[in-house]
Parts: sequence; C-alpha cells; structure tokens
Amino acid sequence: MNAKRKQIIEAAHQLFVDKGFALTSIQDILDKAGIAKGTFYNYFNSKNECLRAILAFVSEEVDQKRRELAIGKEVDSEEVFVRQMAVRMNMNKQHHIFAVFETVSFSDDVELKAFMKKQHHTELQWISKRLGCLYPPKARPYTLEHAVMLVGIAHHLMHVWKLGSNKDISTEKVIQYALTRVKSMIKEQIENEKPFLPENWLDITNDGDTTDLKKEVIAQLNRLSNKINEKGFSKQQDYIQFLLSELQSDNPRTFLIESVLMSFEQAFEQTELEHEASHIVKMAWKIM
Amino acid sequence: MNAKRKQIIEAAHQLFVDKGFALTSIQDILDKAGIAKGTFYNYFNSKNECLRAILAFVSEEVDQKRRELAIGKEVDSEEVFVRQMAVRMNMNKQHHIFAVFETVSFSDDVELKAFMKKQHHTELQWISKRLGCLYPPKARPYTLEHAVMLVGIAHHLMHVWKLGSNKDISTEKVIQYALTRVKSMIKEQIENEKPFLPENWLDITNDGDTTDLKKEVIAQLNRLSNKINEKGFSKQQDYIQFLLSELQSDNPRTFLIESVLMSFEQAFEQTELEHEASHIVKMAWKIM
DNA sequence: GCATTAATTAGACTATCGGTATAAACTATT
DNA sequence: AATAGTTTATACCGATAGTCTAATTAATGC
Repeated sequence: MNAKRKQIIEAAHQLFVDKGFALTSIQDILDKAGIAKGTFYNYFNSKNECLRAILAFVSEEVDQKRRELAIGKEVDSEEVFVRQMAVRMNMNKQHHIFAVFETVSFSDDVELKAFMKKQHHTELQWISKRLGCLYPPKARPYTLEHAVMLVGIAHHLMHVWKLGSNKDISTEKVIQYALTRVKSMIKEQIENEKPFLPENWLDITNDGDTTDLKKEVIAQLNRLSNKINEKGFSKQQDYIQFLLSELQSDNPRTFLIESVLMSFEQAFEQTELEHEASHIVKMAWKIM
Repeated sequence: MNAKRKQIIEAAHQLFVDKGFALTSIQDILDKAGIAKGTFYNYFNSKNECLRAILAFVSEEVDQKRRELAIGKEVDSEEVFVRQMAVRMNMNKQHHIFAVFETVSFSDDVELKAFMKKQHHTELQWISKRLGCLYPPKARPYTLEHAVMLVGIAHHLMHVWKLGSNKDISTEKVIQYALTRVKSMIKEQIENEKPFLPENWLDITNDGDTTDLKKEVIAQLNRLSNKINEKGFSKQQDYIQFLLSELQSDNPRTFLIESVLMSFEQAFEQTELEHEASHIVKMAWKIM
C-alpha cells in the first residue's frame, strides 16, 4: 500500500524533473505509473499535494546527504560547507524548484505556499548557522544577510552562465566563488554598518494576520513603560506613550509610527534596555 | 485599428499585474477589454504573444524613464544609477516577471523564451555598462559579474524581506545596499583574481546550435597556428594541434579539451598573443 | 448613395486540463 | 466463504486555449 504511494511519487518525480511541474498532467503521471485516476486520488488530494510530498522527500534526501558530508570533518571546513550547499542547489536545479516556487506564489493553494515558504526559510537559517561556524564571532549579526546574498549570487550566476553556454558549470565552483565574494564583505561591514536584516528577521513568524503580533507589541511596550517608570527615561517614555496611543487608534498613521520607531530605538542605544527595545522595534516593523 | 490593439494590451496588462499571467484567462481579457474572442486573435496569435507585446511595451517605458532620470546628471552618479536600476526592478516586481520567466522556461514557446532571454541579456549588459561608469578603469573586466551579483543580491534580498514582513521595502534602499556590498569586492578581485565570467560572455550569440561556433574556433586556431609558425612557440603549437585534432574527431573528449584549454590560455600569458588566445578559449568554452 | 472590403461579433466546437463520482473487479484478512 | 479495502475503467463536470463560421458592423472607394 505504501509501495503504491512510492510508485506514484517516483513516476511523478521523474516527470516533474523532465518536463517541469506545470507541463506534467495528471494523465501523464497515471500513464507513467500505470495506475488509474482513482488510485492517484486515493493517495493525494491534488496534484499540488503530490508535489508537496515530493518536495518533502527531496528535503530529507538533502538533509541526509549533508549529514554524510559532515562525518569526520571539522565544523568550520569551508570545503564541506560548499559541498553541502551544492547538494540543495543541485536538487533545486534538477527539480526546477524555482520555477515551481514562482508559479505557486500566485495560486490560491495556501498550504503549498506555506510549505515552500517554510522550506526557503529553513534553508536560509541553515546556511546562516553554517556561516556562523566559518565566520569570526564578530560577524555573527551579518550571517543572515550573507546567507541571502550567497544564495542570490550563486543562483543568478548559474542562471547567467546557462544564458551564455550550453555546458553546465560545477555548482561547487559557483558557490565557492560566491562565498569568496561574500566573505570579503565582512570586514567593511563590521567596521561601518549595522546589519541590513535583523538577526531574527525570520524567527518571528508572520502568517499574514498581524493582530496577534500587534497585541504582543503593545503588551511589550506597556511592560517596558512600567519598567522605566521610576528611572529617568522621560524621553523614552514619551515615545512609548505616543506609540501606544497611535497603535491603538482606529487609523494608525504608519508613516509616523515608522519614524518614531527609529528615534525610539536610538533613544535606548547604549542603555541596559537596548536589546529589549530593539526587539520590540523589529516586531513592530512587521505589522506595518 | 491600432487603438483596438492598444485597448487589448491595456486590459491584459492590468489583469496580468493584478492576478499574474498564468491565472489570467483569455476570457478575462475579453471581458475586461469588451471585445470578442475573434478580435483578440486578430491581433495576437496566442496569449503568449500578447504577453510579449506587453513586455516589449514595458521595456520601452523602462528605457524612457531611465533616460529621464539621467537628464542633466553626471554619468558617474551613483544615485542616478540606483534609481535607474530600481525602475526595472519595480517594473519586474509589479509585473511578476520572474514568475513569468520561470513559468515560460519550460514551455515550448521558443519565441517567447528567446524574447525573455534577450531581455535579460540586454538588461545585464546595460547594468554592466553603467557599472563601468561608476568603477575605476581597472575594474572593467569585472563589471559583468558584478552586474550579475547585483541583480542576484537585490532580487533575493527583496524576496527574503517579504518572507519576513508584509510591508514592502524601498527598492532603492535594497539596490543601494547591494551596490555597496558589490563595490567592496573590487579591490580584492583586482589584486587576486581573474574574472569569473569572461567580459564578452554574453556577446557571443549562442542559440543552441554550436556547429558554426565550432567552425569559427577551428578557423581561429588554424590562423593562430600559422601566425606562430616561424616563432619559438613550440609548446603552444602542440596545444593547438592537439585541440584541432580533438575538436575535429568524431567523439571529442570534452574533459581533455577543457583541461588543455586552460593550459593553452596560460601558455600565452604575457605574450603579444595573450588576448587572441583568451578570446579563442572563451569561444571554445561555449561549445562544450 | 452605393458597393466592396475589412473588421468585429456571438457562439458553436475541439481537445485538454484538474478533479469528482460510480460501479464493477480484484485482493487481502478474518 | 464472507467481508472490507483497493484498484480499475469510465463517464462526467466546469474551465481552459484556441479554431472556425456565419452574420453584423464599420470603413473605404467610386
């Protein structure tokens, strides 16, 4: 029974790789797997659900191969990281995941959309974590945006390579090049700049409904307000009160809130509450 | 008569922006434009051809706006470049071009594929040329790969931003950040490395049929061989003869050719024929 | 004003798509 | 052997891109 499911997945898998998701019809899958339509819909409720199963399967394969590559190697080995990253990129290339991703982003299949979003999310955090192993400790706040740049460069570079040549280039070479480029940014960034993306940009879940998030922001602002009541934080207190009233008004003026948020964050710089204030600001950004 | 065409394009345009290309049906366009099916197919042979017309129209708008932005400004103004680049990125975002691009890459509509490839091609060369204005002369060989990285970083960064927030971020801010990062690579690259992508990577047209290209490579190798006949280039001559015989054999061993090409290029370094040899190698890469 | 030509219309039609429904045939377990 | 679960073949639904036709309307030349 599970064998039948496997049989369907394998047929669909092969077809998606060969012709792409959109151009593979259910009938193609039925023919290839040698089954009837009813059987297919016994195991999957839709073509999209079948795709999801394949993607999940592929992800497990990626994890497995990455673990194998790490066996007996140091955690800060750049070579291992490059090969690990290549595993996913090769899979994505082979499965035309980017095409699927973009195609799906307009469909109304919220489940599939959430699934792919989560996958992308997880992958970026994995890369970010691995970069943390390769980078000096001071570069920690920049690993997320470096992960983003690494993927962006590598992906687009491969794309352009194919634009000019029929021959595939080694994924590892592309990733190694991208990594070298990205690494060269660290020094300048540490010296001159704040991170572009907050370290926890992807941590705070965001499913479109921001009412819960808004409540949380308001609650934390109130908590912070009480905390600084006795101390001499009069300016900061003003910011908090303004933000609270504006957030809870019927028509919050977002442009005002945005502006005040920045001043608010600055006002707490180099105080004991800097981290707490910064966290509130990051959350507040998301509801605007 | 041309007014009718315009009328259809405008309706379709609006719908593609609102619902995306794939989810807009011909019927939607007919309803919106208030025309009959026959009329639509009088002006366009397919939905894809209609899309192509819109893309061409958008491209003209982009060019126009970019020209306007440049009026009275210096050619090396970074601010102008950032805003010019943002024009296309905003258009692409608005028209969900990336989704279309990926969707189309599997279809059998060779015309549309070639059209979009050409657009991407042209855009990268435009960015590359503009980077040449901003960069020091020595960075010239790196402008193409910097263009690729710039687009890759900016695109992916915007994508990830949306992954974590509902609020749009300013395209200009993202591009400015990407540009700052990319610029910081120049020094290290000039000092240590050869360009990853040859400067003319996109110049040599490549439409899948490489027989003409192959003939050209062979012809140029022969010419080079004659040129160095009287001089003391015995090692180089060996390489050329090997490449010629291997290229013209029934089953060219690509891995061998690849390896020899690198040695071949090196052998001409710091000679008067360095440039010529390098050009041949770049062409040869494309036929493998 | 009239006649010819071109453009436009509504709608029938094809084939394919994803997905549903059903009744019969098959398989496994008890 | 009886029951329950699976699989099959097939008909069906609404929607899709695209074709075709016959009738209507608009533009053109004389």
